[in-house]
Amino acid sequence: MVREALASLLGLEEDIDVVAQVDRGDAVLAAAREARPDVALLDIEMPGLDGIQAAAELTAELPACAVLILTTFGRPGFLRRAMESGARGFLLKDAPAAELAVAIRRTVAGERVVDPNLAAQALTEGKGPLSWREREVLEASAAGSTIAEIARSLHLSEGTVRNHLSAAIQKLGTRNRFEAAKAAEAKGWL
Amino acid sequence: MVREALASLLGLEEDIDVVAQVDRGDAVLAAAREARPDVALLDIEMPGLDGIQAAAELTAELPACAVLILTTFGRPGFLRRAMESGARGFLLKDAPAAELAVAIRRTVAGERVVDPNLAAQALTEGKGPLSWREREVLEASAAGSTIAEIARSLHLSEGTVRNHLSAAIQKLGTRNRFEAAKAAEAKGWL
DNA sequence: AGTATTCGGTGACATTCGTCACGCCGGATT
DNA sequence: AATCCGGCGTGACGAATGTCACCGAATACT
Repeated sequence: MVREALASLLGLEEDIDVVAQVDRGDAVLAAAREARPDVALLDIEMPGLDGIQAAAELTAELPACAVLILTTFGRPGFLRRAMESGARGFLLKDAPAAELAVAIRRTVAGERVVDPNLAAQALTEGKGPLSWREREVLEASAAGSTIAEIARSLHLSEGTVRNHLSAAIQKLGTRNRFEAAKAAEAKGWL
Repeated sequence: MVREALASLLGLEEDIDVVAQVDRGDAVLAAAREARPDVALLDIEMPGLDGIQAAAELTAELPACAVLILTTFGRPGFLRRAMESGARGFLLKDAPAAELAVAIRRTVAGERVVDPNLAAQALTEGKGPLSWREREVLEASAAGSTIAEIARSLHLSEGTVRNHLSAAIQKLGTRNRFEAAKAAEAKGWL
């Protein structure tokens, strides 16, 4: 519904045509090949394939198509990953609606459009202090798995898993792994 | 942005006028007193006051104003609580956009508008098997609190808290309280 | 009345979890 | 080359957690 509403809103603009809409990340590339848009407007949370991966596919195959991410959550990690995937802009859904058309025009013109507030936050927080293994175990913890399960799924000893978790917990200043997982997710470090 | 997009979409309809928009739950009542709408279209997740509480306020003070909830997550508990708060309709954001105007018209006409699929699910799952204390401790667990903290905040013994949690864990078929909290939240039993 | 069931509450016990001290390895610093 | 890291891995130990058996009170069933 949101997508349709935004599409018809954009359709009212003189200089913007909505040439395709899809509801799944893994349908983006095919639709873009067909419709050859100047800009692709992508959400991050989508079934099938997330918007960041879809952006990577798009820029790899159709470099002429700029990617503008429009998403609900302004987590710094999202912004960073989106930019690494080749997105040209990053806009939050709680921006005023008038921003959207403006952002699209600027994206087509080759500018990079990013909420400056969010960009500053992403830069200060950096890539996060977690090592690779720590991210892995935290991600598994977030699902509610027990330590033994995590150990098996990663082919590690239980003690090792506890150790990585302990490190992550201390780095994030939390009391247990679930709180740590929540904190990491909130900062986009997952 | 989403609200503005939906508003301008609805403004295109001949028989619908958007008379007010607010971005906070605790601003709903005042705006409604001012604008006297026939229908209030509310999201559930809002800053200040959630849409269900706002619906309760509205129906208490302005019974002439029907409430239609429009939300992202179709958790059965949400539907149940919305109906208990006096909402006349409950619509999901992933319904087609054309549904929205139709739903509004039917709501004004006095009908109750509910996704039948979702209604069936809410009926089968019922109110959930959790007792009140169990809900309380689960809710506290979801935030990542330790058991001692929960015990203090509820003025209970730690053993008691463990016991309620254990009951909830078994009822939900999970291995620890965090998994249980996630499961309960997913089913809208929180 | 009597009884059965459910919920809230407590403490004892075994398991799981988080922390610590330590060893190993590869890369950067000197 | 020697040294110093930082990440990865293991096991041991105390604390937090989940399970159990049990009790009292309120409610429903006969």
